[in-house]
Amino acid sequence: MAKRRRVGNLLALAVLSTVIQRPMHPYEMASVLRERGKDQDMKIKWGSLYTVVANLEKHGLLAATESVKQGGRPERTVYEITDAGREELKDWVRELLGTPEPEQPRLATGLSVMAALPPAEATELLRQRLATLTAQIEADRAMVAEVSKEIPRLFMVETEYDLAIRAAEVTWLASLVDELTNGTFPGLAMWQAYHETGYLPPDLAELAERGSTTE
Amino acid sequence: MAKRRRVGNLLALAVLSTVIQRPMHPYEMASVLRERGKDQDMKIKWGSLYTVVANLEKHGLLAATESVKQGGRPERTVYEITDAGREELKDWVRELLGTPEPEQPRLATGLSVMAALPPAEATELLRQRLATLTAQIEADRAMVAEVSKEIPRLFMVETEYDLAIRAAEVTWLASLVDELTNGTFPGLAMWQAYHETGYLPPDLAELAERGSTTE
DNA sequence: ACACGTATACTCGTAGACGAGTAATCGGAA
DNA sequence: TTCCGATTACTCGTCTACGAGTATACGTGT
Repeated sequence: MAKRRRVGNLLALAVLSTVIQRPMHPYEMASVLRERGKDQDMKIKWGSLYTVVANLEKHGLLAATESVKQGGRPERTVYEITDAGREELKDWVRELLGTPEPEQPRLATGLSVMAALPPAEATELLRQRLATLTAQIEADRAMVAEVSKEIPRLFMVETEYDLAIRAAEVTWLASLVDELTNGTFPGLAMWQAYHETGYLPPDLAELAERGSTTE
Repeated sequence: MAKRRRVGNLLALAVLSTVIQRPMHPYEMASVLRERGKDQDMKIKWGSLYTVVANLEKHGLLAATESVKQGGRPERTVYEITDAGREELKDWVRELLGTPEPEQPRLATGLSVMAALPPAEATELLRQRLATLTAQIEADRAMVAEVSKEIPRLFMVETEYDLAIRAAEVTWLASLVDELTNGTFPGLAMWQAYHETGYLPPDLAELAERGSTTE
């Protein structure tokens, strides 16, 4: 599914959701985003911001209203959202909420090539990650508790979600580390052997070869 | 932290982890990746593949060994991994496993602009997502059970992880949908009112304005 | 024997992402 | 008063990602 957006960068979504409040010039959008704490989960990249705004205008989702030349120097163009822009915003949110897309979290990628490291080292790294993650979650939970006295829950849902997911990662990780530590992880011996001898047991080597029949 | 990689595309990691087995030409790498089921979580993009391989060579992580001109036509260059490449692979895996980086899952983004839709619609979409997701997980679990008869667990860890995370999403989503459905979600009334009248309650409007003090 | 679909093996142009750099303003400290 | 560093507000060029297109070989039904 996942329709191709005319402007695909997620920063564009943030921009749209910001200018829907009132017309703004690009730098102000960035400020508002920052103020809303969006810069946390979405580092604002200056190059992208201006490109994205320009593209949104090109596709009729934003329109330039006025060029204010106030005190300071460079003309600042103020943009407002168009009807098409409002529609795009809604449609995009619909897609994001309604249809799960395959994601590719960095840990998944890491795990998929974990065998490149010897088991002991991999285990140690995962243990480290577990510790860091736990601490971070703790801190973030405290932060949320603090902030949620002022900000209504509706504007914190994504943080809640994030916390829930990370908590799940912790649980899963803890059990994996456990298996690795007490040796119950199946195939540990083979993994170890591979790093000592440099070879896989023949039956596995064959498996790893699959797909190489071409040529 | 997150050191800048000379070749940053995650496809490069997949390539490195593939050529470490034996020298290959690009198309073969893609085949092996596909055979290993990597194309599932990582659509192979042809343009990127060749660019990435070229870049890896440029940075000395891969080296061209021979140009076979066999039967068919275009010269196929076979690449082998270098020592630097092996080091980079390990280092990269270390980083991916050891240090949690802030991610930005699409649902989180969606949730952060959820207020753009009226609550009823948002709820319905989330309900939909929940259904799709549940079904997908069910199917994938069955698939894993099947495949894991042949493939050792070590090569399925990332799928397991993925399943665990998605399961957590289901749990969290279910409880959110619940709150939205039976009206216990705090701020629902205000959210609804905003979509009926087009205005936020004044105290919230003020909150939403924060950061606009510039100018 | 030949036509046609399918798999192989790429190439190239373009749109986009990004970061480092720039330049003006403002508020203090010296 | 002027000098300095921080903040504001952007610009520009590079590097990257990608998808659509291309062209040949291979098999196989008629």
